[in-house]
Amino acid sequence: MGRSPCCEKEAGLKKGPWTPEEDQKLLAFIDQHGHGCWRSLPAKAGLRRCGKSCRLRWTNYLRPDIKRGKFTVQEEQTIIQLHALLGNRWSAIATHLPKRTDNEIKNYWNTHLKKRLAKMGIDPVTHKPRADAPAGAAASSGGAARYRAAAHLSHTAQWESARLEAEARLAREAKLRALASPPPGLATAAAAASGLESPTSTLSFSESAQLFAAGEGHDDAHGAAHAAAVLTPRSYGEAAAAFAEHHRFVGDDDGAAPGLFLAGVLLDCSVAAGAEAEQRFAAASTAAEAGGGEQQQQQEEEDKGYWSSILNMVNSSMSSSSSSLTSDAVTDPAMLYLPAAGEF
DNA sequence: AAATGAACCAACCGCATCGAT
DNA sequence: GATCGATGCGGTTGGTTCATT
Repeated sequence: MGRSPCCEKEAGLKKGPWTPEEDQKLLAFIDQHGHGCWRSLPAKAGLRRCGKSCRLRWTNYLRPDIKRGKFTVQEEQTIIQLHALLGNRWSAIATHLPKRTDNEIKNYWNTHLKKRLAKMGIDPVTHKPRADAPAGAAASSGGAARYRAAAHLSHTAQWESARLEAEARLAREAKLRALASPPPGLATAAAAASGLESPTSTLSFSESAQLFAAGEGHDDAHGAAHAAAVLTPRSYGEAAAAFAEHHRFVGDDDGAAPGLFLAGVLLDCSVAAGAEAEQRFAAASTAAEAGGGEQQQQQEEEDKGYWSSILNMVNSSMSSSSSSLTSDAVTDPAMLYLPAAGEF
């Protein structure tokens, strides 16, 4: 892979904060022509900036659909939960926080949420209790060492299980969307023309439309097969079968709304983190074989609680457009990592 | 009011990835 | 399959603002 020449190295290009005049030029140009090719945009728009800088300014600041200001409690909870699920994949997280940019979320995480979790004795990276957590924190209830020992397997199992759930639901979503969407060409053109696709989205509306339209007219089984074929390596299918046997706790058999949103979240994981997941699954399988049955059972219970909390949160945010997470959602950040009450 | 440190956030940097050739 | 150009992404930096002494 050849690396692109760094456009910033070009002579005479301005760096640093944008002036209102520059903003105005960029806005006016994009309003009139769309951004098109970022590299050629600055010259066309009369800006002495590199295309990268223009794109960033537009994406993080000038876009009309950006919400600025304080994060709500609901948004905070969503970020924390999604971070537990996705890690530092800010663009994927931003996809599920309408009107917030990945940069803003990242900044907010680094300046607020990370510190807050750390204060509570939670490792902001793993979302588990820290080994050196102060007395009174969840980890101190007698099972910290054991918990740590199980943490890796637990995390792997959670990740993989949720991915399977996502794939199954994706197939159903395909059917629903295919019925509800306009023809793919029209949808794509409309979305492109309106300029409403989120630049931070890892799966844009038009891509989704095309993907889902491809499954039109198929039943769920075909849809699932199609989704799996498109989104996952073949080995995932084998992994899916094994894990479906191992982890069945969501219990949503006929595939109604719950989980749809999470499917979208996890879709990103499936595509982008495929290789990693494969490794994790292999590790999980090995560990599961080696581990005792009782401990494994206990772990499954923890998984249930863990994912139920996330599913509750995510689904409740989906079911009401105003993101009324407070009712069913996890309000205690400890729920992010806590096993079932009294486990340890 | 001035000095200092902490907090915040826009922007930069460089690597990863994708599509075209 | 290799290479190249363009864009996306996440980590980091540095300037500005706010709070405290």
